[in-house]
Amino acid sequence: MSQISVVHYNSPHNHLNVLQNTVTNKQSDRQIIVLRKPQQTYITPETTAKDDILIANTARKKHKTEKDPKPNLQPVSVARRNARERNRVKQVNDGFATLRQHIPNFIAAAFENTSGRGGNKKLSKVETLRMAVEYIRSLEHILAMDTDNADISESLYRSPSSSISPSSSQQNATFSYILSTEDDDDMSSDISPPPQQFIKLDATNTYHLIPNVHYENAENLDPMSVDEDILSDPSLLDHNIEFDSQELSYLNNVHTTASLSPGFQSESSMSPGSVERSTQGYFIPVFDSPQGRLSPTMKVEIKSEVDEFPVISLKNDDELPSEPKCNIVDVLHWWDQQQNTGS
DNA sequence: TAGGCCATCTGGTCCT
DNA sequence: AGGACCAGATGGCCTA
Repeated sequence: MSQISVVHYNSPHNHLNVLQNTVTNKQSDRQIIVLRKPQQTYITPETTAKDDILIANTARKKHKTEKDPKPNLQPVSVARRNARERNRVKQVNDGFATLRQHIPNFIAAAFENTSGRGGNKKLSKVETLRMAVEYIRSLEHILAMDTDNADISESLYRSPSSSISPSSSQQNATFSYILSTEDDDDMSSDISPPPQQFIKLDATNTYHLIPNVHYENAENLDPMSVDEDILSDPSLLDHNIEFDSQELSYLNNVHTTASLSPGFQSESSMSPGSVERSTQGYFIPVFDSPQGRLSPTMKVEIKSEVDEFPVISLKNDDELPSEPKCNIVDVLHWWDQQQNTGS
């Protein structure tokens, strides 16, 4: 033991040995004085080198606000140990900060909607760990589909600069390729404008283009705040779906019966680029970011009658557009150019 | 004002 | 002996 605790009742007449932590207990009106046994060499302004003074100056935060201007006298070894501990904790915090950056905005936003904490609050350490676990689970969910569904073996979310080909070991791979204008791969970054998505057919080099849609009133369609009962009534939702005039013209021309409706997000399905299968076909979340943060999330239903969708057949993955395409018209123009140059 | 979160200090343990 | 790591105690700050 290097400390002795002394309960001192209302007569602080001898403070000569008080080195640290004088605490007043208001309820019992007594002072608790902590004395320290004499130890080794203590840092004083007269005897310490510059580095040691720096160590001494990094002492406890509370001393900054203490009225007592007395320097925090510590043995050199204790000061160094405290400094090491501070550095260690800083490394832990840096790790948390890095982990925090890798949690996608939509997961953090989902947390903000349910935590009761302020919207601008960063995730706490505990929350960061929980969100990271949740995110990892969602990724594992995607991977699990590899084994659960032989025809949906991989789902990837990647930037245009990344490699396009799925793992060569994957047979009959179906995956969504998202053309995003984001240069980095930080998934916490906002995704704007909406990425264009393709889905690759099994064991082919055929990609199906998935049209983008836009919501007029995106704020009211936050996927975490939409009532499932409302979603069950399409009439309440259709007016929120607005096609670009060119897109609408295109969709009319191809007589598509694409069903576009906002999807309700469960925690297990909040993964960009993930592919879900239903009795009607595949669902792929399409992420829109009209106001700098991720919302709303829509699921685009791909009917089994694939001929109703534009089919872009590529001989190999390298033929995907090198530049991001932000809307269906650009993609079609690009495709037309490909056709013309190829013929 | 209570509770949550955090930084800091510190004692203890294990390892090199 | 010293470094890394952990856990408990403590006090500051902030918010409901």
